[in-house]
Amino acid sequence: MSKANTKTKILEAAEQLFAEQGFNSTSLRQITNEANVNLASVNYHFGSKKSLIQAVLARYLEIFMPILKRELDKVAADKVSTEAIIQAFVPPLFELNKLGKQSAKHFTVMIGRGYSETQGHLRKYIVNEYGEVLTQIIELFSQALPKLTKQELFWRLHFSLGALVFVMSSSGALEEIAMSDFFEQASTKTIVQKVVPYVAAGLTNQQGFLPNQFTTDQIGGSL
Amino acid sequence: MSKANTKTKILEAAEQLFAEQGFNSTSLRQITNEANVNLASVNYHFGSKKSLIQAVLARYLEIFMPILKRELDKVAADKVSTEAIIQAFVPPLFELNKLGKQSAKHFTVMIGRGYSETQGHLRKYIVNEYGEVLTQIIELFSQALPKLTKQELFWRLHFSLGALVFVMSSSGALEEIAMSDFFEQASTKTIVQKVVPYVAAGLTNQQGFLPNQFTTDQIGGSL
DNA sequence: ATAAATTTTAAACGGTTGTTTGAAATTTTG
DNA sequence: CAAAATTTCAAACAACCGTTTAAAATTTAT
Repeated sequence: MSKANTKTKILEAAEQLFAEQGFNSTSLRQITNEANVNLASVNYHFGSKKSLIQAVLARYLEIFMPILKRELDKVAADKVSTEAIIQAFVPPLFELNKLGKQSAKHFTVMIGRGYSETQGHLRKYIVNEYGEVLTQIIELFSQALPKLTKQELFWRLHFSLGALVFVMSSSGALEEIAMSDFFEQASTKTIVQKVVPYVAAGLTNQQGFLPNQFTTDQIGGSL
Repeated sequence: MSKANTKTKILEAAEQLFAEQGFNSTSLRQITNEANVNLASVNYHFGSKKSLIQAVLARYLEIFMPILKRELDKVAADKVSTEAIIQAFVPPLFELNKLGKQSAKHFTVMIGRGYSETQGHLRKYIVNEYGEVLTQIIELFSQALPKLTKQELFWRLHFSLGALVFVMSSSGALEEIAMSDFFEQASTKTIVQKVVPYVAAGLTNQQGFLPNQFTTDQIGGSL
């Protein structure tokens, strides 16, 4: 974070602060102080804070998406299984750590923040730029899980994304709470290792959409 | 939201805005405008914004926690199973909708925001006030899933919380994105119905901690 | 009804936000 | 080397933030 040019120094400082504190809670003054550059240089190089947010994410996606596509193509050519599709996300994710020590985690957290903070422009950017890959993901999972409706698959994929993103975003908090007496340091690798079998089980579960268990009555009855 | 007293009007407006926008991104002026009360009345009735955040959450927890405890006691007295423990959370959650049409969702979202926004005071408050119930939850799950270590259980419980919270927080976003052509309106009831079998599968999964699948090598190899 | 306590109100406080400006410094080009 | 284009910089902008103040309005108690 030293002899790089101004634009890169801003991107690197913004990456860390956006992931740690969120987009809205991070000020341009925090970023420029951390990056040791002048405040006005953000607007000079990126135009606005909103454009900076987009640029930080674009920097990840340009690395992540091509590798993901390559891995997905490999899965499609070989044998399509839920586990194989999930594993296809691992290499592109860890490739991001070449940008910075924690970039894989920062990327995951920022994707999550793009959902929960109202950053509609981010979603539009991703869909416009990488809609094809997103479609391919759905296609492959549909193929691996032919018994699931598109709606059911949609739900489960977002539960899976949530499981990963939530723990990545709160790894700081999780270390503080009472239960964490039994909680070793949460490296990105550890989290991924733990979440893969968890989401695989949730995605492939055969009992969820059968009407004989967890019926509407049971849940509706507690209203 | 009309003839209630000032304190309640503030709590109701804050509930909605905190859930929609987060704690940091919601200003006291937004809250008091929405509630049609004077700006200074927040500090008069609650002392500070931080105390208001705590008061909004306390209003939920005072309803949620006793009912949860009652349900957990029922499970403990009868037959302890993962599914039964999960179902124990449903009645207290939907009881919150007596406070407001969307309060169950707002509560869930705010619990999530308490993790990802750095609101350490919230976690301390919850642990201090309801630590016993939290301990009981862990105890029951340990009983239902005796093969899991405490660490493994801890991970899976937070993945489960994440799956629920993420989808609740982003239900607005999820309706916008491309995949959502196949996406009906996401009521709180629908989300809970969908998430219960998902997390049940993830929690009870027997393959996750076995070393013959998804090994460290597979994941570490992609670093 | 009068006094006391509580609540509401408009205004202002110092501090921070994203953005703009125009001059100074630097780098690139001819 | 000089001219031109690019980048950096300190300073200021209006808008917004949480909080405080003290007077006005209202409710409660005597």
